[in-house]
Amino acid sequence: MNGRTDGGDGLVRINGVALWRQIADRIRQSIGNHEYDETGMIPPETELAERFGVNRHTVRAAVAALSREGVLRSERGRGTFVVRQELYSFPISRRTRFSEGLGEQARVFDGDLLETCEEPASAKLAERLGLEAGARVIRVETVRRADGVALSRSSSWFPSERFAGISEAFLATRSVTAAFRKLGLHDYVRKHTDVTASHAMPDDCKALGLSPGAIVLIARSLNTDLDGVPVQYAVTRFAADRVRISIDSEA
Amino acid sequence: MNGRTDGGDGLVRINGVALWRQIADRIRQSIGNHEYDETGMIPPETELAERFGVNRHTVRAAVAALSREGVLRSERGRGTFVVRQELYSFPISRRTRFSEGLGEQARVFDGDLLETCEEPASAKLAERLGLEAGARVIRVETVRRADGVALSRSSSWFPSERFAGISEAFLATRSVTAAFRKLGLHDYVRKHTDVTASHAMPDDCKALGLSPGAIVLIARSLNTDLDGVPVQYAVTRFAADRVRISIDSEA
DNA sequence: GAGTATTTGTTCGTATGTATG
DNA sequence: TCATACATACGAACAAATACT
Repeated sequence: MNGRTDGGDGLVRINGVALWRQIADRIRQSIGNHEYDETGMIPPETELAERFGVNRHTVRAAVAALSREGVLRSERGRGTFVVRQELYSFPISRRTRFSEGLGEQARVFDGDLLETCEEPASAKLAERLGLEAGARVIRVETVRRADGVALSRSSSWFPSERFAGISEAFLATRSVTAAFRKLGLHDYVRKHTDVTASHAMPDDCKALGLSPGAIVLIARSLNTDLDGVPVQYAVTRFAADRVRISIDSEA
Repeated sequence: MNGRTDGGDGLVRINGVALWRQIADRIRQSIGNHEYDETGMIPPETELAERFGVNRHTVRAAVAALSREGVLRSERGRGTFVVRQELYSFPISRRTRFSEGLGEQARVFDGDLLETCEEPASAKLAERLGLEAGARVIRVETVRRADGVALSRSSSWFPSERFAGISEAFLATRSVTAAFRKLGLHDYVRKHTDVTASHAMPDDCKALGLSPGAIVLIARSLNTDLDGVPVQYAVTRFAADRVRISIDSEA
C-alpha cells in the first residue's frame, strides 16, 4: 500500500506517526496560517484526500481528531468549519505579566491553583534563584484560561524565606503580581526567558485539555525585583495550537 | 526531577503516534533536561521498559530510532550513551544575528542557500514589509549548520527594489549581515519576533535531517533599518531538539 | 416544490503496521 | 523468531442532510 506517490502536496508515510495525525497537524497549521478563507470552511474531505494523496477515511480520522479537540466542527451536508481562527498572542518583555499581556484578546481570564507545597530547591533551581543549595522554596502549580479555554500550565518557585504565604496570597488574588504586592514587593521585572518545544506530557493533556501528541511551547523564565534579586523562577507550558509567543525587541 | 512526580510512568497509549516514537520523544526530552548523569549513559533497556510500562521490544525500537538520528549510540555490553547533551541556545534581541548569537557554542558555522527567486509579495507580506500590494520581493531559502549539524531552515523575503542582487551577495558571503553591507545597508535591528511550534513538515525533515514526527520551533521575524523601514521578513524553523530560543529582557 | 449536485456519515471487506509475550 | 491482538490505511459502495437551480 505504501507506494505513496505524493500527489499535489507532499506527504510521506512516516514510521511511528499515523498518517491521519500528520494530516491533522497540517490542517491545524493551515488554520494558524490563515490559509482558509474567512467563512472558516475548510475544503471538503474528498478534495483534502486528493490533495494529501490519501483515502478519504484518513482525512476523516484527522478531522475527527481535530473536532474532538474543539478546533473544527463538521456539519453533515454543509461542510467542516474552523471554530476559532486566531492564536492568543503572549508577549514577552521586561514587564511581562500574564493577564495584562493577553489584554483585550479575551473577555474573561481566570485560572486555578492546582497544587502548592514547600520543598528544598534542587541544585540548579537554587543557583537560578541565587539561594544556597538546599534552601527551601514554595512551588505553585497553576493553570491559566482565557474565555474558558486553557492556555497554559505553570510551575513557579519562590524563595520560602522572603515569600512565606505566597500561595495563600495567590489563591486569594489569582495573580502573581497581586500576591507579590500583598507581600510587600511592589514591582518586578522579567530578566530572562528560554523557549523550547516538546510533545505534551500526559499531565499537560489533562491540565490543558489537549489531545495526546499535541505540542507545548515551554517558557522557562526568571523574574527579579528592581535590584536584580531573583524572586520567581517559572516553567510555563503553553498549548502550541492556541498560543503564540511574541517578542518586541524595542530599544 | 522538578518535583513533577509523574511517579515513574505516565505514558498514555495515544492514537496516532506509535508507542516507540513517544518513548523516543521522552528520551530526547530527558536528554534536553539533563535528567541523565554526566557519563551520558541512559538506563538499561529493561529498566526503561519497566519505567514506561512497555515491552522491551518497544524500548529497543525507540533507541534504534534515536541511534539512527545520531542522538544515542549503543555499545554492546556497555550500554547506551547520549552523543551530545547540550541544546544550542539561540538568543533573540534587538541585535539578533545568526552566527554571532550562537557565538562560541560551536567551532564551525556554515549554511547553504537552497533556493532563491523573485516573486510578487502576498498581501500579508507586503503589509509586513511596508510595500504596496503585489510589489516584488526576493525570497531566499537557507539552511544553517553548527559543527555540521543542521539547526534551522529559513525563508527570507527582501524588497526587490532596494535589495536587487541580495541573493548573489548572500551566496558570496553566506551571511545576511554581510550581504546587506555589500548593498549599502550597514546596520539593521530586530523589530519583532513571533514564536510558535509545530510538527516538522516533510521539507523540514529533509532539510534538517529530522526524524519524521519531530518538532520545530518557528520564529517569524521582522528586521528594519535604523529608520524603522522594514528590510527583511523571515520565517525560521529550528529543530526543537537541538535549539533553544533565549530572550534577555534587559532594560 | 422537485430534482440534482455536493458534502458529511456509515458499513462492508482486505492488507499492512504496531505491540505484546 | 514466531504467533496473536489491535490500530492504521485503503477501496467501494450507500445513506442522509444541505445547497442550488
